[in-house]
Amino acid sequence: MNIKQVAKKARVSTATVSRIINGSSAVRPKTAQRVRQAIRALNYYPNTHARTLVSGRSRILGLIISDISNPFFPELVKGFEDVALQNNYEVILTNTNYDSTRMASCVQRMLERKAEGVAIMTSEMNRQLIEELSRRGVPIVFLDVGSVRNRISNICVDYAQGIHEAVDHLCALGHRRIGFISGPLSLKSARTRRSSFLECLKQYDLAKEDTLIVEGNHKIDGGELAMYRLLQLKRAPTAVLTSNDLTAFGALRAIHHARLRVPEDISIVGFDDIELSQFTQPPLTTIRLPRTELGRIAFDALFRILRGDSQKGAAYRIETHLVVRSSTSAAYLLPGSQDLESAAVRRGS
Amino acid sequence: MNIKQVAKKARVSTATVSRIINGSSAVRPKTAQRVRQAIRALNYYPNTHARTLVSGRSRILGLIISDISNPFFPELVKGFEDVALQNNYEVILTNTNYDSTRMASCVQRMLERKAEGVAIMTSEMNRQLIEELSRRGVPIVFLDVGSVRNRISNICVDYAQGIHEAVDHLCALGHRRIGFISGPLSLKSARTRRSSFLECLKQYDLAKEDTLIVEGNHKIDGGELAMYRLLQLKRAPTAVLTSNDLTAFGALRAIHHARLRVPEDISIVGFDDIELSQFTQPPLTTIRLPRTELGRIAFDALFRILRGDSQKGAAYRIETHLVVRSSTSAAYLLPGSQDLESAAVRRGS
DNA sequence: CTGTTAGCGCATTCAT
DNA sequence: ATGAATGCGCTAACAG
Repeated sequence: MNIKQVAKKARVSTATVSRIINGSSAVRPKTAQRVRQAIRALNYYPNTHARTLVSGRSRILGLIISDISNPFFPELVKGFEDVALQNNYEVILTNTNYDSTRMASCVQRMLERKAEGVAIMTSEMNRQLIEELSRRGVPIVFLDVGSVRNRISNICVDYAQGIHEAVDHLCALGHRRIGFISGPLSLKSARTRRSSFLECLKQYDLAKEDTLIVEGNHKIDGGELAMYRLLQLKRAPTAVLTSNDLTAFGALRAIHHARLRVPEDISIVGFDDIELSQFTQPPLTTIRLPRTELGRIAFDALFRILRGDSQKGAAYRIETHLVVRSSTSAAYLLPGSQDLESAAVRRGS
Repeated sequence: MNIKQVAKKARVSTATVSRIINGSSAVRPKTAQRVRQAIRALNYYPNTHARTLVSGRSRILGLIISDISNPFFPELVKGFEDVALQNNYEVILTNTNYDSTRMASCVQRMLERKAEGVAIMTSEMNRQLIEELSRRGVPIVFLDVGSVRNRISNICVDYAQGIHEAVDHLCALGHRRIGFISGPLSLKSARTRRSSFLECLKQYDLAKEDTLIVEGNHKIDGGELAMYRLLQLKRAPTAVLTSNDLTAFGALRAIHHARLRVPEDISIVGFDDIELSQFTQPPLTTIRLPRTELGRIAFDALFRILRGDSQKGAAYRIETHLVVRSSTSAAYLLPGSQDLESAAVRRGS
């Protein structure tokens, strides 16, 4: 079941069979017909490894993420794979598990498998190996981190836009004490979200009470813990923005445990808009980061270079926007019961 | 940066370099030393495609799933990949999107990339291509569907065990009207869960009211719809088992919308124990299906054949067990308010 | 339009 | 213990 057998059966040379398969040059219709029949009859398909070896083109793209069980990634992966497949690329997916040692092995594997391009959608880094990729001319696209260079592109998420919309929304609702649960501050993207938030606060002249910012870990438990801390403040926030949806889920949980209600007592805004945030109790107002599109853009960034449109990487931008659901409402603590504790007492809990 | 350059630098033949890399036969320590130095100095690593071509071994395993954004799969994928990586296999992950046409393309890609084994963790099928795999001697492992044959293994989930435990639990709590929201009945695994449930009902002599079974779709919206239907019954169930956790999430949502409470008014049991089910309101009692382990077993099933331990496929079993959290409690509707409507009214809603 | 030829990078004989 | 030679399946360059 190789190209020789097909050639023999179709009474042509292997070169002609190759031409048919690749459409690389014109073949007489009659001959082509015969070859195609032989291919079908023998159920032949080419050996990709041999093709790669001789052509130098693997038709493989690498996609490096942190952890597929983090709900941020599946849609990104899908977006990337779908469009890669449509363009006849196979994708090798690797997880760093947030570990830079493992990141190194991910890149190494890309090198070994001769990936033609690599999308690095995580913040773990290994300068040396990435240099190695770059040196071999492999196009790379980063998310948020990374500078645009030769064959290196970057997708920049506009966190500020969505956060701006969220703070606008909250202020319009009358909130003045707005808290923020950040992600791990070791992450650049988490720091960006946090400083965007601070920026907004300044614009509304709300920037005095900086104790309303607590660090979480982008997971549910971290959000819960952080929210507990916020609730213990003498003057707790009436609304809280979170650095991602899982954090918001945790915050929701803490608030329920404290026998307070969302949004009546506290408004909550998430970030990312993962699918499940439509289904929390109450449905979560959140900032949508279109992850399927993110995946598509990552592919496009690579593909543009691979097609040879340009040698230079490009800077891509992806917008974020507020999606209003039911976890936010007007701040209406009654005068005389300004604090959350009495709100809970009022409700007899 | 190929084997020749290494050979030249180490002043040996390519064969010797190959021997070092593969440990295929003894080499004089001194020579070996020199070769290793050359390898390091040149930052050399072998071309996997060339190796595959000449050795016939790709060190690639295929993993076919339905949809990575279905929360059932990420952990399975992780389990499979982790152990595959440990054994120096790369994995090609493909999504069928629940579409059998696409399933065909998945298998085709496995064939083209010369996967040494394929784990088919979905129920879409393409007999012909799978025959093709089988004919080429590629080991296969199925989940639930598929019979054990030469080089074909099967992992059988013991749905009955977990469901049994759940019904026991509910009955011990005093429930007598137990409902069930199934998955799409076109799925064999969904039918299995449903019939296990019916079996249990019989054992408890509760099998008369078969209207307490409604079909869902294994997604949140389906669970919600199904639960609404259950709630409209004159004699609604006091407890409901669901075919998976997303269905349970939907049921929770419907119950909240109806201003009823879980577990006071209705107990809910999920299936799968996806991570988020710990964080629902209230935390979901569910039947745990250990998906990381499932992934590991799938790899082992393939690996056992690849190692040549045996030519025959094997039947694997994976257990499911109840995890009690807070969405189940004793059935304690007051006498005189036997129905849910009055329960809601009682609470002033 | 089609066939012949020469490798792609490597593992594996078969010699020595 | 090591080297020379062969070919895995295919594409590309060159001839015709």
